[in-house]
Amino acid sequence: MDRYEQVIELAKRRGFLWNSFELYGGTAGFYDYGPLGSTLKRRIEQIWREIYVIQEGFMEIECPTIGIEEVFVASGHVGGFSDPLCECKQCGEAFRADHLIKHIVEEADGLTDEELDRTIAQNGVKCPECGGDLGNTYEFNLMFKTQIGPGNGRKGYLRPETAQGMFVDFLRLARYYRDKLPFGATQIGKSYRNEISPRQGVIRLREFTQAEAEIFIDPRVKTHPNIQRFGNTALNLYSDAAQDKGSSEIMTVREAVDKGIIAHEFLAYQVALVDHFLQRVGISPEKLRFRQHRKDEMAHYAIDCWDAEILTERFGWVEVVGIADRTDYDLSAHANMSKTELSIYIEYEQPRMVEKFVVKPNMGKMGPMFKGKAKVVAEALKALPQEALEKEEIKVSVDGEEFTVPRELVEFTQETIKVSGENIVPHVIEPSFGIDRILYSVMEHAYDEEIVPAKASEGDNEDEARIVLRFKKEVSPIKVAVLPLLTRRELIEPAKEIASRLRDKGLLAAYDDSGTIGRRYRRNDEIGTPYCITIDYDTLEDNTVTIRDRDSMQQVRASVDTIDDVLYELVYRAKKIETAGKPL
RNA sequence: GCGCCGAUGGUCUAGCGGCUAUGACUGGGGCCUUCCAAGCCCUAAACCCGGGUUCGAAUCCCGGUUGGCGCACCA
Repeated sequence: MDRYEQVIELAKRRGFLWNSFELYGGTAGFYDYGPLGSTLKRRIEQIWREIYVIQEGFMEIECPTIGIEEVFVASGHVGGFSDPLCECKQCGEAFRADHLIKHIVEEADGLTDEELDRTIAQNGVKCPECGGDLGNTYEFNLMFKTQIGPGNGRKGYLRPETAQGMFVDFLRLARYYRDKLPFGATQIGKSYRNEISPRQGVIRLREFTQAEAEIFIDPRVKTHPNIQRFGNTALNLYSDAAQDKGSSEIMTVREAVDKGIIAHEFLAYQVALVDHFLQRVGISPEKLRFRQHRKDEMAHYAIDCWDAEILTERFGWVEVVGIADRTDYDLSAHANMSKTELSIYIEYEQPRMVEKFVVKPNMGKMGPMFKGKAKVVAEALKALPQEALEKEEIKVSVDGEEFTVPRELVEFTQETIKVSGENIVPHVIEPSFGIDRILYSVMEHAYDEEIVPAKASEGDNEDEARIVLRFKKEVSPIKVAVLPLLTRRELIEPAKEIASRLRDKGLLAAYDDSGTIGRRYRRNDEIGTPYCITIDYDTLEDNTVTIRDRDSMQQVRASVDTIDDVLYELVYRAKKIETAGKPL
């Protein structure tokens, strides 16, 4: 069993991750989160919210998971999120049709399926595997398609990313943030991609959870006001240049910006923030790197893009977060599609005086003269240069039709106008997180098996393995287990009382009295419960309990009176176990 | 989507044409038990689905589903 299997086996057995629809044989690409998995996921999301929503101030919104066609035409997903596939008639292999003719045609990815088929036929392209004839090209779109409303209702698609919601709501968001850049909005939710063949468990799903932030910034101001917070933070960067050498390098955020390795300060801040988040949820820093997209893999509109990659035992480096400067691509695309200006008005520090040539057609006279064409003629006049307007007879042509306008119908002046600002289409910085992949990585990095030496007192016992999920305390699903040492009523009752007080404090506390105490400790180790509280007969005497620390197996004796506050501080305030009571 | 390999209680597994399917761990109930998977008793729990071959199929064949890997594809 490799590490992946060990983690998945534990996850299945203990209620973290289950294959969906198992009762009916299962379906690839879908996973259920069991009680502990669901709780773990929520804790990760909650930390994400603390950082992005509370600290950074990017308010969370919630948009439908179904989108209408226009949205995904604008985003490019309808046209671009599919691949032209063609299969060999002989051996059945599937190929990207555009890849097959790359060496024949420039820009093969811009061709239609028909053009691809024609090119393949004309050049006698055969199956690269077996040399057989190739079938017709068909589009495989990764979006799930659906119908909105009955009959021939409107076409709908399950969103392949949450991002579009923030773009579509841009004007409302701008208004909410009182038209001041920068501002951002976030969304945590499900996205859907009909993967051709999902594999690797929870690494590639057909329905998955994304956490995305869309941060709208002034394209001319890509500094970050708070950059000093991360100035000395060391990042493991696998830059474009480093990839040529084949090894990543550790450098500070400041260095990366100064050397121009990360495109600009604002993006660098976001990379550092992702680093901060991933380490806080429990990703091992030595198994984390940021890989820069190579020039040829980056979307054409993006300026710079970094992926957070996590090292896993079976799958190697897995991309879990993408951080991109997407420029004004998305807003411009939606502006074109919706015919609505998506911009922010930014006032200059000083109003500028601008010379402007103004043409004023006399509509009172032009109306009767040109009737229905008056408006378009006037528009055409406004576009003419001064020389043309100074002629005795002004000629304009509209839609191939010539119009002659008497000179006295048009006035023009050179005016000085005060301009106090301009409309700017913001650039978008987008950190996009794959929560499911992060959750798996957190589990894998937390997974530990250690050998516990056999007790000398019991002689012939063999050493045994202790499986521990060493979750960060604030991430672990269950915070504390309350255990009566023995299954006796006089111990059970106070134990249940303590559990209930811990719950009042907001701590997820489990109560367990089945089996021996050792067995219960191990059970809790396996699901990553950081602390166990044991009630024994001394508790009845002196009102103290044992607190046991998961990682060190250390035990201290603490008073019942303040046990809820002590546990809270242990879990959320990084209080040390040694300071929680008298060592045993 | 193609190819190769697999699918047996909750988990891991034995069986690979022949009576009521092996074992371990886990789970539940009880006894016992004063701190790290102890012991004893009881108990629950499985042949992925559908066809076929055969007197007889968990076992062989075909198809499907599903998992892993390789190819292809992919944020």
